Amino acid sequence: MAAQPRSSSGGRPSMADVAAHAQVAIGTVSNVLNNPEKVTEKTRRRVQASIAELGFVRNDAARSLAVGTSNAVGLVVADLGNSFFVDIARGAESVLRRHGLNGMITDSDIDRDKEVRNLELFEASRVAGIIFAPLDTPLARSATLPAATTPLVLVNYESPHLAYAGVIVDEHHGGELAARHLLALGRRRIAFVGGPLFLTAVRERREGVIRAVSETPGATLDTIETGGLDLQHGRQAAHELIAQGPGRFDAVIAASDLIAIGLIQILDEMPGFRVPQDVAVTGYDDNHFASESAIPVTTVAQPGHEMGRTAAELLMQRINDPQTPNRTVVLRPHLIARRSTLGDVWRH
Amino acid sequence: MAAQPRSSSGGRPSMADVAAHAQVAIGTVSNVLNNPEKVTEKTRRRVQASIAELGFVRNDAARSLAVGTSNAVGLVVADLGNSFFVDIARGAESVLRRHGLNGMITDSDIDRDKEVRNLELFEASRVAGIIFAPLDTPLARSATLPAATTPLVLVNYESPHLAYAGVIVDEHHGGELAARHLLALGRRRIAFVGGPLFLTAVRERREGVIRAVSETPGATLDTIETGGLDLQHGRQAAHELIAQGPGRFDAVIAASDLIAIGLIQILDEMPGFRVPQDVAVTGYDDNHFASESAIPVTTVAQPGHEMGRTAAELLMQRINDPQTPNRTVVLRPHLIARRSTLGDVWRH
DNA sequence: CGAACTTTATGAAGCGTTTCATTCCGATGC
DNA sequence: GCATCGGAATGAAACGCTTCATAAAGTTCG
Repeated sequence: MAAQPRSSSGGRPSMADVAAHAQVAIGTVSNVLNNPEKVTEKTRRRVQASIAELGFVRNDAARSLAVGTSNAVGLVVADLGNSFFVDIARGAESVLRRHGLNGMITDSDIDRDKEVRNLELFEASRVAGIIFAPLDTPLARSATLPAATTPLVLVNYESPHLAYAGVIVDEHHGGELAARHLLALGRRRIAFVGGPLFLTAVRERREGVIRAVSETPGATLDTIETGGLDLQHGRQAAHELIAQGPGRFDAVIAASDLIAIGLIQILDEMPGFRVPQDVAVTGYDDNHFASESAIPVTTVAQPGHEMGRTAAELLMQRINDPQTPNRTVVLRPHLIARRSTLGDVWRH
Repeated sequence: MAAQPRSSSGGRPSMADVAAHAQVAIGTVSNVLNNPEKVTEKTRRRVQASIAELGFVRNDAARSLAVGTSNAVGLVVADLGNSFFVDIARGAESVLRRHGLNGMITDSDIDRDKEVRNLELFEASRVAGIIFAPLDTPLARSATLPAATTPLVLVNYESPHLAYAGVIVDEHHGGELAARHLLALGRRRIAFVGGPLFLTAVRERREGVIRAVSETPGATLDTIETGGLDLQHGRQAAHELIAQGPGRFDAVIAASDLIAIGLIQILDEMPGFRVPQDVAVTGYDDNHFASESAIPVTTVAQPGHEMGRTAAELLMQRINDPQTPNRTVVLRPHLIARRSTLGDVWRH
């Protein structure tokens, strides 16, 4: 058996192996990879042939050690099970890719410890930057961000003293959008369903609703605080609404799509609570299933993709010029009208 | 101004800086991090104090260069927008974490080029291993896996000549489960809706259905091939079913939850096609919205979490002993019965 | 043809770890 | 008090790449 056409040292082939095989200096191999224009076509071809023949794959660990930084960017997202965060990640990656960077995602899985660990992990691997999308909960709020040196952009949460650049959503505006939509449709007796109210996002959405309602003569608003944003909380709230009798409300603004769907499932079966004839319902977030449910849900869409893109752009600025002052970009959500408020206009 | 208590070279502090600050040798610092038991408590404390004071974070690039491997594992998943893949990723991570490894996810976004690029990325960063979950489409089928050296486990797709270890689902069994469930409920005139049939998964699910139906005297099966697995395809197929008149079918097996939901949305509004009274409908995959739709969908649940766990375990074996022969583990899906076949028994 | 450039190739130094043969030092036993 | 022993600390070499000052090879032009 002849020796393997691999590394002299038995492991994977290194640049030195390629250089030897192509009869050039090691620096030339490096140039073929990084500055091809500095190498004669003839030499370049020879080196590339050797690379192919040996199956050489550049060791990025060595590269980033030498260069001092890598071309990877870490994305630490709170919950991959939530399509909002998937949108953010995808938006970010589209921009990163355009800049020649690779996005790597870690999922915190709504777990503070994992979140911290993921941040440390990227910190240690000397990524070029970190995009951090925590959950807006007290959990994330108290997080001490250890990323003191690596450029970092916060998504969906404003950093205390502008310690980091960030992208957030104008939640007030989202609440207003939902309310104005319903008011424009002639609804006046509105209920806001969501909670817990110590969640910033929920509180601000409600404040937006209040603003819009208070500007409309004759419109009233009641709040039903829930223990969370899941389907079950919506169902539970539906029973509370029903208990107040038909006609009491003609519209419900839910703080999440899941709540909205839970509400609809229960309400729509009750006489006097048909959706949207008796009660129009709006959701929030435009999760994938919002459009897929039997009665597609009118919702306030989070600009997840745009948030990701913006975050990546802020990060790029900071990577390219570390002196860039931090700023927080505020994006506006938009409303997607569907059958849960419009009725059958969209059908057929 | 005094000098920063940082690196002598101005950048981030290195082990050498820590060593100097703590008045020990550089190897001792390394031992404090990797073999604490080899260091006197006194020294260890001093070093740890210096680490804290300087804000030292070990450079993993240098570490993996020296060690020859990293403690990261790359997950290349086909589509993060599909909760099936999120389940796989989470299952895998739970096992990896237990072994002290970190999972990093890249999303191929149903794009062959991105998929290849992501594999190369992990290959280059010398991860300890790769878990590869491609889409089962011709796209993934022709993929040349460049990961010749890095341990790699395939998920949801069997490698041609057992070139890699893998985890797959028994799709035949899934089809059988759905069929037997409907047959047990007394349904006899069954339609299979899904496609395109060149998708291995769809074809095998159908074969499982055929097997079960053919074993039941008096049961019939028709197939409606669709152009894809989305909501719209389900809606379209619904119209085809309706065109054949009520009573023609008393059950439909959809090859995906989205198709099932599309079907239900259209069918349930038509007299003679009420779900499940007139027509029982099953879905496939147990995507999150399957349980959240107005008529919760009976579905065949992919054991995504278990697949991820198994894949990670196979990978660990291979990492710990590269001689381990490749094998493919076959997991069985299970059926989750909901209202779309059972009716109201679950309500209240 | 040779001087003066320009382009191309070279290879050693350095990046921050781990590793391990070697040295140091304090404790033990006689 | 001295030799012996073992645990603790040391520090140089190696990992595979990029960089860059320098050398070599071409090219141009008088």
